[in-house]
Amino acid sequence: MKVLIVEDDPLHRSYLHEAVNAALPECDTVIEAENGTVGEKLARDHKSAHIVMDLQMANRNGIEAARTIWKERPETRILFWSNYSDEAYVRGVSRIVPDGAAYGYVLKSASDERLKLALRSIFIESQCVIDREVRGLQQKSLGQTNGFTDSEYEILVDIALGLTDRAIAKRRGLSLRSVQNRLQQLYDKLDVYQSAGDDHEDGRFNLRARAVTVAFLRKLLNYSALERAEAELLEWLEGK
Amino acid sequence: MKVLIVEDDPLHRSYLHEAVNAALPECDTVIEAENGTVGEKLARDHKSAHIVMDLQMANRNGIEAARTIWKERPETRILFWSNYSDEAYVRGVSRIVPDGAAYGYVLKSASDERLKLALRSIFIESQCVIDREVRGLQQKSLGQTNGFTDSEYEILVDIALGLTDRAIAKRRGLSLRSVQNRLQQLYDKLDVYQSAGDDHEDGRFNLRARAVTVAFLRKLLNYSALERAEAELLEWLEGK
DNA sequence: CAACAAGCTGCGGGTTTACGCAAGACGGCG
DNA sequence: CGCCGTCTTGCGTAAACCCGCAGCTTGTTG
Repeated sequence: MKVLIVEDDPLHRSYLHEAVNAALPECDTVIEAENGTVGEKLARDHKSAHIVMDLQMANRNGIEAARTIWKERPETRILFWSNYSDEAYVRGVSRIVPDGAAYGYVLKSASDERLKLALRSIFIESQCVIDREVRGLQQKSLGQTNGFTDSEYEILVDIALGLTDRAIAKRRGLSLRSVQNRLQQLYDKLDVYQSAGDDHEDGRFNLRARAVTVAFLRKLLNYSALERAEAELLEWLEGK
Repeated sequence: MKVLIVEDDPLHRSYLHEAVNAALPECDTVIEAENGTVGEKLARDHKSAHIVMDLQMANRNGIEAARTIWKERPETRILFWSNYSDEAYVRGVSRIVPDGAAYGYVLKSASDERLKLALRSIFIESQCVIDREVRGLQQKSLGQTNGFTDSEYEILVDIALGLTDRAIAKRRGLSLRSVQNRLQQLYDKLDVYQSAGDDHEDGRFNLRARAVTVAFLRKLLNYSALERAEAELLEWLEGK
C-alpha cells in the first residue's frame, strides 16, 4: 500500500509522514509532493490510490489537484487536511467529489488520534470522515436554512469578479432583470441593508461592493475561490 | 534573556522553540502563546523585550498584537515570521513599526540558518532584518514606481469596504469629485480598463468591483487587511 | 516672479444600478 | 383542473457611478 502526501509546509509534511507510518503499518511506501502540480504528476505515475492533500498551497491548490486526479481515477481516496473550514473550501470540495467516492476532511487543529483514525477509516475501511465542524457547514450550505443556493452563490462570484449586470446576463443566459433579481435576493441574505441603513441616509453602502466584502468576511469567499473563478472567467472569455 | 513566541500552529511553535534555543544560548526562558490575545497579555506580564510573532492567526492577528505591544513599549524587538509576503501584510507591518525600532520579517520558507541568523541579528545586535523578497515589495510600495500612494491605497480600502463615493468623501474630508478622481487614478494603476476593453463594449467590467478583485488577486489586499479596515470603519461609524 | 505640475472642486451628461410594479411561465398539490 | 408559490422578464424611475472640461489653490523650480 502506497500513500501520497501533498503538502507544501515541510514541517507539516514530515508530521504527516510520521502519522501515516504510525497509523498504517500496512503502508510500505510514502511519497511526498510539495505542491499541487507535483502531486498530480506523482499520483499519475504511481497510480497511488491513497492521498493526503493540503488545501491551501501556493503553486496549485488542493482542490484543483484533487479535481484532475479524480477526473482520471475517480476511485482514488483523498483525505483533505486543512487549516480552515471556510465555507468557500467546503463548497469547493463537495463540488468535485465523485459519486460514491471515499474521502475525508480533517482540520489541522485535530488531535493526532483523530487524524490517525481518519487515515484508517478512509484508506482501509473506505468510509467518509468529515470533521464535525466542516460537516456543520456542509449541512447549512447544501440545505436551505440560512444557506446559499447555487444560483445565489453563482451570482455572488460573478459580481466579485467585477462583471456588470449585462455581462452576467450574457454569461448565465438570463435577462438583465433576472440578474438584478438575484442580486437583490443576495443582498437580502447577506444583510447588506441594515448595516447600511442606520438612521439617516447619510452613509449608505454601495450594495454591490459591500456584498462581496461581507461574503469575504463571512468566509463564503476566499482567495482560492476567487482565483478559481477568475480562471473560469478567462476561459469563458476565450470562447467569446 | 527571555523570548516570547506567538504562533498558533503547534508544529511551528515547537520548531521555533528549538530554533530559539539553538540560536540563542543566552536565552534562559522561552514563553509560548497560541494567539494574539494571549501574546499581548504575556508580553505585558513578562515585560519581555524579544518576541517572535506569526502574522496570520485566527484569534487576533500578529499585526494587531504587535501594534498594542509596541504602543506600550516601543523598544520591544519583534521578529515577524510569516508564510506570505503579501503586499497587504508588508504594508500593514511597516505602518505600525515605531521610529528606530529593531524588527525583522522572515518568511517561513527560509532556511533554518537564515532564521537563526535573523534571531541573533535582531535580538542581540538590534539590527533590522528584512527578507529580501519582502524588502523588494517594501521598496516598490513605499517608493513610487508602479507602487501605490497612501491615498490610493486608502481609497482602495474604502471601496473594498463597500462605501459609496459620498460616504468616502465625508470620511476623508474631500469633495465628491475628488473621490472620483482618486478612483479613476486607482482604476488606471490597477489596469482595470484593458482587461475589460477587449474589442466590443460587450462585456465591460464593473470598474469598482473589478478593482477590488484585481487588488485581491495581486495581494494588495487580503483577509486580515479587510478585517482591520472593517474594524476601523465601525469605529468611525460610532463616532458618527 | 513667472511658469509649471499636481491636486481639489463644480458642472454637465451618458451609463449603470437598484428596485417597485405587473404580466407571463413552470411545477406541484389538493 | 384551478390555485399558489417560485422564477423570469419588461417597463420605468431615481439614485449612483464614470468621466471630460475648466477654473482654483498649492508647492516647486528656473
